[in-house]
Amino acid sequence: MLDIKQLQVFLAVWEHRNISRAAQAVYLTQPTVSGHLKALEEQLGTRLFDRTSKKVAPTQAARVFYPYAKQIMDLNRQALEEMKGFLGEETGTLEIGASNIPGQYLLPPLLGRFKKIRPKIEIKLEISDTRKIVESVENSMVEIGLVGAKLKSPKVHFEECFSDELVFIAGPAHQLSRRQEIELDEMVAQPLITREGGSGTRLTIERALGEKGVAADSMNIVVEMGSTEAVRQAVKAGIGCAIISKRAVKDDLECGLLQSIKIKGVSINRTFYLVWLKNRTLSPVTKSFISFLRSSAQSQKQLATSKN
Amino acid sequence: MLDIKQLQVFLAVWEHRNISRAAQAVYLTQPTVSGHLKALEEQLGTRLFDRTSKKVAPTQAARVFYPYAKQIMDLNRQALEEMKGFLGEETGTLEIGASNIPGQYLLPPLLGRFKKIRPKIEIKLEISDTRKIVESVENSMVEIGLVGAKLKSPKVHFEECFSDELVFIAGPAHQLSRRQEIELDEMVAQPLITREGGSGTRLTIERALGEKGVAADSMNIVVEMGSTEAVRQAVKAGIGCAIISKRAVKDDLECGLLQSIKIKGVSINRTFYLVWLKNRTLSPVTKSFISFLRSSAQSQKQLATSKN
DNA sequence: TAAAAATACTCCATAGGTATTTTAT
DNA sequence: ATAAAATACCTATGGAGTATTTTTA
Repeated sequence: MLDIKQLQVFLAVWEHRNISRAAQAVYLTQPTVSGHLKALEEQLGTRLFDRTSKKVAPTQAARVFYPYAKQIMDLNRQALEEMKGFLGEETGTLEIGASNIPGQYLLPPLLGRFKKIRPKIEIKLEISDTRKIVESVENSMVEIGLVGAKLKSPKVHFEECFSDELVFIAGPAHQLSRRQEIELDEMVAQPLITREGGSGTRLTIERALGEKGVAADSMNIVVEMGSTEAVRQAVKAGIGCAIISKRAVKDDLECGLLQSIKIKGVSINRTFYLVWLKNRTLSPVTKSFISFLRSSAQSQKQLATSKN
Repeated sequence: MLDIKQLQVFLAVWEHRNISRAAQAVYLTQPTVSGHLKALEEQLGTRLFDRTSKKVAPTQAARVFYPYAKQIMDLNRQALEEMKGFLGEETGTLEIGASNIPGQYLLPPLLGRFKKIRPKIEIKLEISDTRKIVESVENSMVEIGLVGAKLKSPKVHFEECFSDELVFIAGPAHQLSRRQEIELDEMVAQPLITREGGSGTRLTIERALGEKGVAADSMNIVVEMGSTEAVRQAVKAGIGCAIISKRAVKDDLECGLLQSIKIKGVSINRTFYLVWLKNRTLSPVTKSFISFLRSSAQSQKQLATSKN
């Protein structure tokens, strides 16, 4: 087994053709350099330099050995530089999984901003349902997840992150679209488009209405859609109303393509959770992204409260 | 500065995904491996493996670091193997300088045989006059020289190696070509082709004849030639006789293209010397070639004495 | 004889070990 | 409860130093 220190000394002597000056160059004393050289020569079983008090001349063996020593020292330096860069969070891969709402509506703009701050990073985004994403986190397929529910899993850690408001919406041609506010009873009577039973959004709605004494089966559900996007399109097409993530319809509300109508005394909120494996060391980029998410969530919350 | 031992440990842990088994693989104890790993992680400023009692999982940092560690360890192994091969005399470059006669007539067949024994070696042969070759040895342009004279130079070491016999030759059409033997006086009377004054061959002839009481200017020199080859061709062309290295005309004598004629009571011998720098470590190939030359010289000498 | 390398020696850091505790499944 | 990693602690090798001697141009 070679010794990197000895290689460094070897290269210094090679370059300076002089042991004392080589010693200065590597911040050692002359006897120490002589010692290292001797040890290396003994290990290799051959003399590397012919030394007199006037000249230090490399032998053929040294010429054979040099390229290896050089390469190893270069790699040594490169490795340390790369690791420093990696820890400086300049580079690396952000592996993140997200359930549908965060993956489609919440993360894209955030990832865009993060990528502007750290242009060299790569992003791997997996979008699936909450259960699958948590599994991906458990199996280390992704480093972190951003999901819509807190599952029971002892291996992973959940942290509340963003909150999402669900709003009641109707198309511009709809009879209710001129109203600012309606009663809960009025809403329940409306033909409703929803996500399928079991989806995070659907569960959130049922729980919120349940708290107000409205049974799940008392809603007038006319269509169940497989995605939030499909629900949005259906509402725009005038098929009915829906309760949907405010983030998913933000643009439509601003342009007037959809109308949101407040339900008296009811606000449906949903929390998204950051998930990661308890015993896993997160890469610097990921840690950095988590801080970024926390501060984003914080500023969004402040924005929301100042609006009210 | 990285530590090769730590890299070895890192790679073992990477491969085994288990610290205790990695320890066995590198013949260390588990705490020692843990220690190395910890030290490496501290130096790099990041965790490399997430360890529990059931699993050892590499972090992203480890994945970044791995290729460097692998390459360095590979180079380490290659370097040691290469040096072993070099010392096993399998490889290397034989840098040899030779003056004209040894370079043209003595070395080529010897180098051919040596190359057959060690096919991987490279040969660098410089042919020039004795003075220049000795200078090349002094300046380390070549490791050894084979020259026709022992010059005064305190830095280099001369060792008698081959001896060369000079013979009196005549073309087949020459009047003397039928004679086995002639008197010295007869020879001196002949029109002679020689190398220029100052050449090693010329000096050898003059010294030998001088010992027999023949002055240098009493010879009947008709042409002076710049090379042994030119002298040989001139004799074959019938311009005159010559005294020439037996090695240079060996083939011609065997084919009858030239005749050698003994001069009664006179034998002109010349010694070639192996030269090398006193304080220089010779490469294994060169050392090996020196032994090869010595044994060749020895067997040639035995052959010569057994012939007489 | 002067400048550089080699040697002798001292000291302390640390690589490696053994014994034990902690941790996580 | 068990298997593996971490920790604590000890020892001895050897890396790095200072002081001195040897070498050679």
